[in-house]
Amino acid sequence: MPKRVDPTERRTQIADALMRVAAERGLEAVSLRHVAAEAGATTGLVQHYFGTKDEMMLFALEVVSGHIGQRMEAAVNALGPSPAPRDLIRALAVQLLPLDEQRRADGRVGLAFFAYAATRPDVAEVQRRGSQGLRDFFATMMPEPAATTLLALVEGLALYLLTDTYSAATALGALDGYLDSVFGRP
Amino acid sequence: MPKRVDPTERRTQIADALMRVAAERGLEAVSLRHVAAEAGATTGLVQHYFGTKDEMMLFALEVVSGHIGQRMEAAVNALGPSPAPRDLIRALAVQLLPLDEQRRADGRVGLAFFAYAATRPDVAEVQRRGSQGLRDFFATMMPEPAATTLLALVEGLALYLLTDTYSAATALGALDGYLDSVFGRP
DNA sequence: GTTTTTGCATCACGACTGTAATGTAAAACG
DNA sequence: CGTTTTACATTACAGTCGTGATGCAAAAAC
Repeated sequence: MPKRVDPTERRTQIADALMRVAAERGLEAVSLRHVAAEAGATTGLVQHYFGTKDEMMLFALEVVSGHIGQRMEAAVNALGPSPAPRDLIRALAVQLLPLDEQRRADGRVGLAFFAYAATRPDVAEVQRRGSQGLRDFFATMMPEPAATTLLALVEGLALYLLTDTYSAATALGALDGYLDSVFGRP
Repeated sequence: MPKRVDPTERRTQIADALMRVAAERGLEAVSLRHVAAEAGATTGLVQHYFGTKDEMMLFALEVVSGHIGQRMEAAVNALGPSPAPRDLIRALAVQLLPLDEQRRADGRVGLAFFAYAATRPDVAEVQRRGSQGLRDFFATMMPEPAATTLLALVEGLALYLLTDTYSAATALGALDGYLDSVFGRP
């Protein structure tokens, strides 16, 4: 048989191509053929690694979650040891905002998946777990109701940033303003 | 010629059918044929009133905006004359939250259109105008940065309500908590 | 009453979709 | 070395999509 291949590596390559297509042309442009072409492969390859399209979509969603997780971890590490709760929370929240092209792309994919999840319960479940994990973590360093509010606020800011309704300065101002009201003015 | 017909009435009927399809099966299920079938008509009729699909989508989006506007107006009227700013703002914000089946349907359609707008600049423009009008109005009765934050918060809460990540009580608690922090505890 | 216009239905077209079936070459395995 | 297994390509299929063309009955216009 041909050179043995790491399946998850190939699957990740395909998912990356999917995300490029979704970010540039919307989730509705995500078809087996477009994704395959973007990945420089054939539909047969995609079919080999994902029996069905839904399976591929679900995997891609998990890849996006992974990206966010990695970025948040990196942001935490960049803060040094035992940071102030406010700084930590701010660093994490900022990673959820689409402030650069990379995060905008992820954000667009995430948004597309939100709409996708509206009719796919299993997709919705993946998203729910992601945000609940985040809220639980926030709740360990700030009062519970504030964690809930902050998460929703960040999500709303992300939405308005994506549509260019809010500027980066406006969004960061809103975030810092809310953190002020929770932790007190610095 | 056959009985003369009010075009906007027919267009609205079609848009209503579109929204039913979108709410139940997602925006990706919105096709000329499905919408026509849901409206009890043929694709020829739909084509007669909307030259192209995009035209139909755009009109439907404006219908959703109209729904929201009507609901907000009704909520304001229900408050009686010269209400307290906080009560007025709360009433408006609540109308943006998908707390009953009707608003959930609208919310799902609105969310689907958010994703749709990611690749359609003209659709994005319609949405931008809607939220900016809202923010401007909020800003007339509360400090400007708070209006910005509130709008984003409500949008985020709406998103989490739609995905059943937050309960109605949680979302309303977050909204009231934020209003407390702006207007002072009642 | 004839003509014209309008509302809508029907059908055809080419493009695209997800999926299944089949083929093929290469490397691992016994 | 021969066989089996794996990775991937190619092709075929039935279905759906948006759109344009054509048809036709009914009512308005004259």
